Amino acid sequence: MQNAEVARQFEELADLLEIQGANPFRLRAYRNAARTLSGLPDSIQDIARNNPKELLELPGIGKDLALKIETIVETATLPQLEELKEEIPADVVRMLDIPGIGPKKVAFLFSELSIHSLDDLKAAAENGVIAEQKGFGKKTEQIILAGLEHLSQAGNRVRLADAKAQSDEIIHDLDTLKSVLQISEAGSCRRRKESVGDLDILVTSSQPNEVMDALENHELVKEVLARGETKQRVRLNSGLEMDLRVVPEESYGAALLYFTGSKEHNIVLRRRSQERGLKLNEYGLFREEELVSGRTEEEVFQTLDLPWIPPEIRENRMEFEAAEKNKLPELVELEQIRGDLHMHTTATDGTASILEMAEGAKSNGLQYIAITDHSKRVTMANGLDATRLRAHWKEIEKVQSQISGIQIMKGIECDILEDGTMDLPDDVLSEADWVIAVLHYGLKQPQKQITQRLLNAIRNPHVSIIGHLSGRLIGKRPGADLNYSEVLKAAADHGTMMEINAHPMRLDIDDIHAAKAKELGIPIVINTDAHSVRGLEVMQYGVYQARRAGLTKKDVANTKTWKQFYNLLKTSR
DNA sequence: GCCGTTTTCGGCCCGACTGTTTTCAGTCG
Repeated sequence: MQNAEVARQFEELADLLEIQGANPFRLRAYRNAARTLSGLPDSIQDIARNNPKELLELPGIGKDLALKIETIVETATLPQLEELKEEIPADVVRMLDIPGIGPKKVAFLFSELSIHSLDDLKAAAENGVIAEQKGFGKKTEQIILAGLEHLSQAGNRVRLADAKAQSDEIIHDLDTLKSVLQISEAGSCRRRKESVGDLDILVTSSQPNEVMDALENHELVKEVLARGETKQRVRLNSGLEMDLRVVPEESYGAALLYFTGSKEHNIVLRRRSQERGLKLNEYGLFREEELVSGRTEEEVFQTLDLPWIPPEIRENRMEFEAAEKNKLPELVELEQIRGDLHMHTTATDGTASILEMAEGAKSNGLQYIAITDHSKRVTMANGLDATRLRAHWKEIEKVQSQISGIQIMKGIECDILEDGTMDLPDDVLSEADWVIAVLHYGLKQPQKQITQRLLNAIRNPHVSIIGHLSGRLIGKRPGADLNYSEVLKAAADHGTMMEINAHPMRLDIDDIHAAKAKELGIPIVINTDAHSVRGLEVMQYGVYQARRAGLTKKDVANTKTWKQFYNLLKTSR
């Protein structure tokens, strides 16, 4: 039972209770608990089984929810949830995904109009039944019909790299308008969250209407969903939705804070404001009617006796405690990265030669790389057996003699086989400068078995690092069911490093577990896993993820100079 | 349902926009 699954059940329970019209604060309690669980690096199952008392220490978990967690862990479900699911069909809950339709309307449709399925809903809208109801109308009917069309893609989160590319392009184009004074991205995109639900853009301008017109006519924009005096919502051709907000200059900082979030971070800021007799909203920090601050984020934080907190860590996880003690981490930056230790060449499934990859990395300013092609188990990628690998390493030595200013390590991305052994024998691995051990197959094995595979690899003295630990593909495939606590503890004990794979689909390990790895003193390496020269450019996304985990230069081993890194490797063996 | 240096009850963040309304509820972020 993974933390995410327990969280999902609480979310589902909250949705169902909301349709039933339950106390909104009770719903919030369930949703807060779900959030606590998804942000928890340790296994909730282990805690519930071994130290159930510790559940009460978790924020937002009280007696009742602790008991419910224990029940879910033991029985895989919750009687209360099952009962509610009997009462309210799954299709009725799905109606919540129609934008503009919320719990109140769903409850009415279900109990007053006996609409039990999406087909019922479509029929009722088409027959004009819905438009006749009190509180509904012709427009609502249209919203429902349009919403049913989009339902399959609604709620889909987009990977950061895809979202940010669109956001950047629109911001760049709007910024050319004379009437735009300041412009910034906001929302989860600015926080560099691995996936983004929608985009937010904040503008100060003398001519809000001109800015909104420009957005409306932008080539990436498909349609306008809402438009008021200061706020516009559009849908892009990609399906992603974008909010534009126009605020006065004196409010820009407060608005930037507000729209960057996270919601949980903002709630703490507002409570903090209240404690000081102030009120914080998107227009500024106010004492009664008087604007105290709001022009810049720094100013607002300062009024609340806090240093400026970087957007990536505004999640109400550790940032307030650190800020209070004046111990905010100096987050790692792309410019500090000096090596890239996971990449492929034409020897397996890459598209560039060893020399091309080395030259590409060098022109990106790197001092050292590792060439890490696949091992033989990955037949699809033409993985290397011992003979081909040794020849490949010879080739690397040859290239090294042809190029200066960059160190090329002889590496291998070696599969951890389903039975827990390595895909290549120890004597071969012992000849490598750098061994990345990874899971590619058997990702669905039960927790005990797959965790054991990783433990075997971590304890292998020739393994330098574990690559893309969970094997997840964001939005496509969940990661393996791992016992993270055991894996990370073993890595810390054996001096095995952990990778943050920078590929936008992977970003693996994630921010939560990277933070845990840091806490345990495990050196983290951010790698691109590039399969082409262009693939080397995704390093930035790995750095974003590291920043979200609160990692500093010191925590990331490939910020070291080649010499320092070489020494670290020698001593950790 | 959680929480507490205003503590075991009574709070729990704040505002814009829309549609269906005659002053506001619902939805959203």
